[in-house]
Amino acid sequence: MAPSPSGGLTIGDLADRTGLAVSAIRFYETHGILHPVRNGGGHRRYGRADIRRLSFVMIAQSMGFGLSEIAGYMADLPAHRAPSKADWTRISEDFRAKIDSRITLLQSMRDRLYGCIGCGCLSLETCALHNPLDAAAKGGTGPRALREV
Amino acid sequence: MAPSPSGGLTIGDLADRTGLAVSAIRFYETHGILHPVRNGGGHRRYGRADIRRLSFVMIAQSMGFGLSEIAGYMADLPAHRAPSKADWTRISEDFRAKIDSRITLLQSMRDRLYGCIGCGCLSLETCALHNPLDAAAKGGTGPRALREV
DNA sequence: TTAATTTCTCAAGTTAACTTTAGATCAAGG
DNA sequence: CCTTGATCTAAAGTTAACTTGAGAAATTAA
Repeated sequence: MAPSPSGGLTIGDLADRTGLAVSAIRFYETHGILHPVRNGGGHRRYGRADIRRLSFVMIAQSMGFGLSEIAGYMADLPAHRAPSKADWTRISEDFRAKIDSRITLLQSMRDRLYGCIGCGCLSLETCALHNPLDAAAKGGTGPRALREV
Repeated sequence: MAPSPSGGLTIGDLADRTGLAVSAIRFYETHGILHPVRNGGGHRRYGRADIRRLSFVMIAQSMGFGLSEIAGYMADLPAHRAPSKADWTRISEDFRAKIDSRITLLQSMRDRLYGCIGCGCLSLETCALHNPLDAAAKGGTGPRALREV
């Protein structure tokens, strides 16, 4: 429970701090989100900055971003050094813009829905909701979600 | 292309009208979202109201609702008669509330993120983002998304 | 030192939301 | 009537994001 003096955090420590499962943390590593070092016995050792990385992942996920997209943002952070305030600010620029457009889209859909559902006109052909749906209608195989927006 | 006089729409017609794949429409049926009747040869026949049903499904999905949740709303609509304005209004009550709380949550997270990422304090332990994350942190197996909010 | 935890790797299972494929049947136009 | 295209069913494949399980090695606590 007491973090090793200079050895960094174990995967269990990190799980406790973030609330994530150990298996999830390993999984994220395979997706390039974390890059822990190994100790003599081959066990992963993390730095404090990794708690922030995972926080960012959880926040971004809850906002509808996919792991691969998130991994893209993480790639702009230094892999083994604690990211500076400037690092976080830099990657948050683009992220912020995407969040805003996502919220805006949701709001406009809600507003249109309010006017549309009530009048019973809900139809792809005539309803004001038609256009935003066009964009959401295409995709390949696999699960769909806000990710596609 | 010309809808049968009184026989209703074929699955292909419905696919053309909604932009959905035929396979998706069949899939939705297995999840209780549509209840088409069958003609003599065993082919599905749909009513005009089913276009609206599917519109609702697409809108709800793009807002982050899962199919089973959506199926719950659909269950409150008459299966074989065209839903009235009152029907749509009724089911939209609860839906509307959930949309609002979802948007509110996203907004508050965005606002906190603005203040938090910039200052570099992004940490589950001290950051103002902590609490909303608690709610998003738990779940079982399978894909995670906004659904859980 | 020994027992109890943790961690390791790798493969396989799970859920959601569909798609793809295969072989058969139905429907519509000429 | 016959050919072309649309549908049918059932089973298996796909992607995302993880979890679960098995067997082995490393750490930690007593």
